[in-house]
Amino acid sequence: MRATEGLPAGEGRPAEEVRRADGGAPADEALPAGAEVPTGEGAPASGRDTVAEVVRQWRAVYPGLDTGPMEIIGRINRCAALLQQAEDAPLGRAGLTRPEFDLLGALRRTGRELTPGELARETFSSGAAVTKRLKQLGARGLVERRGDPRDRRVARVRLTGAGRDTVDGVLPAQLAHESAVLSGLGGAARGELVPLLAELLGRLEGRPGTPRA
Amino acid sequence: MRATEGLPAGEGRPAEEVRRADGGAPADEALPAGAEVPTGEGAPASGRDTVAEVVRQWRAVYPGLDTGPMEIIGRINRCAALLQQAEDAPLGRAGLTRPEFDLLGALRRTGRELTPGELARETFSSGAAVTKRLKQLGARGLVERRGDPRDRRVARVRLTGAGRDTVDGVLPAQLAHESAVLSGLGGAARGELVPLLAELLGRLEGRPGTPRA
DNA sequence: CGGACATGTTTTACGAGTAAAAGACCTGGT
DNA sequence: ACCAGGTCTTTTACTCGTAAAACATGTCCG
Repeated sequence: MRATEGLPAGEGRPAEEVRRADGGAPADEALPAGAEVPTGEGAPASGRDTVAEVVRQWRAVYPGLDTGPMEIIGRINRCAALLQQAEDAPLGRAGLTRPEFDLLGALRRTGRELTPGELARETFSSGAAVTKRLKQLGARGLVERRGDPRDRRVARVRLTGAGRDTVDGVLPAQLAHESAVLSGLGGAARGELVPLLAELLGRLEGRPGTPRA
Repeated sequence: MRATEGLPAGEGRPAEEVRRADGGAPADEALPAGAEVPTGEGAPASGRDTVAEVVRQWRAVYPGLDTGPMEIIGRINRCAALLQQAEDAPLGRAGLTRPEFDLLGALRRTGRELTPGELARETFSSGAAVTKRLKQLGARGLVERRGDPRDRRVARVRLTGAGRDTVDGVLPAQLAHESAVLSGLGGAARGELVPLLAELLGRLEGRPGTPRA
């Protein structure tokens, strides 16, 4: 049980529990006289979202600032934080955390046994984390492991019947929940968003990580 | 130093160190009368990004699956993970983690003293986390605190000269880095992405969190 | 054959974040 | 005045993830 709740952003919300905000954005040294706009906090994001307000503040402090990257990266980070929080609700009811579900999901969707290493790559987490999660999921009877007779270094992990049932049971609630969360967006907006995000993600994944900058 | 590197996704990459993947996506048992339009490309986008592959697998297992939400949420989560990793590089060189930078940045961009509570709201983190970070940043001489004579429960936190210099020094590298990371995207795509993300984020922030689903 | 090196997984030590409780302080009603 | 209850912050106990080292095998090549 970890039932998350209460979204942040608001004014006097519990706040205790959200994840991340951006706020990253450089500018030229220059730094002029302090151009503080009392905007304070009484009035939340004048316009649309919290990132817009943050960007506005940075621009006031560093007038020459190119806020372009922030407008995208800050929003993606923030959306991810809120979406993950929202997403966790149905999973929580099933007694699963998202990383745990990701692991079970990888086994379910590939439909075959996977090694811990493959699971790590599949869920984008570290091998050590996978080891720990497998231990817990195994103790709960959701996954089983057996040694590979070929290569005794590796293990083969697979879903148990209960594990498969768990995934099959949670999945509908999960997707329904995601749909509900996105329902505010018009179908048109959703349609435009997908190819753009795919493009961005493709670039991010296709490149040698950080160019070492 | 925390110089992250090696993107995952690949085939036999180090992988050890990335953050998160989606993989979450339910389906209505029988897929209601075709609601979602496949959004864009007619083909299941097989080769572009890792999310596309995940979606393909889910569809194979649950043929009626409505992958719409996954295509957006999965990609946002994944983009956020990769972007954050990439973003950390310049900060790491300055000896800062992103949460630490977010805190310093909040002080810098608001241009005034903030209380721990305000900082927590501003950086979307818990009060306890702010307390810890302030302790560290204070020990490093980047922030100062003084009690508020009016209300002795609250503290007033502000940047020291060194703290301000740190932010001003890191900011340019940070933004340059972000620009470089996004450079793969055409200006047009970036232009389209911003309003869409703003729209989505506005919805997410404006609503009562998860409708309790 | 045998050891050097590569590979797959687990263990260890530790840092960071959270929830909940505790502590310190205001405030409004009687 | 006093205290019940609210607000702001810190403390406590705990979980989780990571990096790096430790293990346990495999593989290659002299």
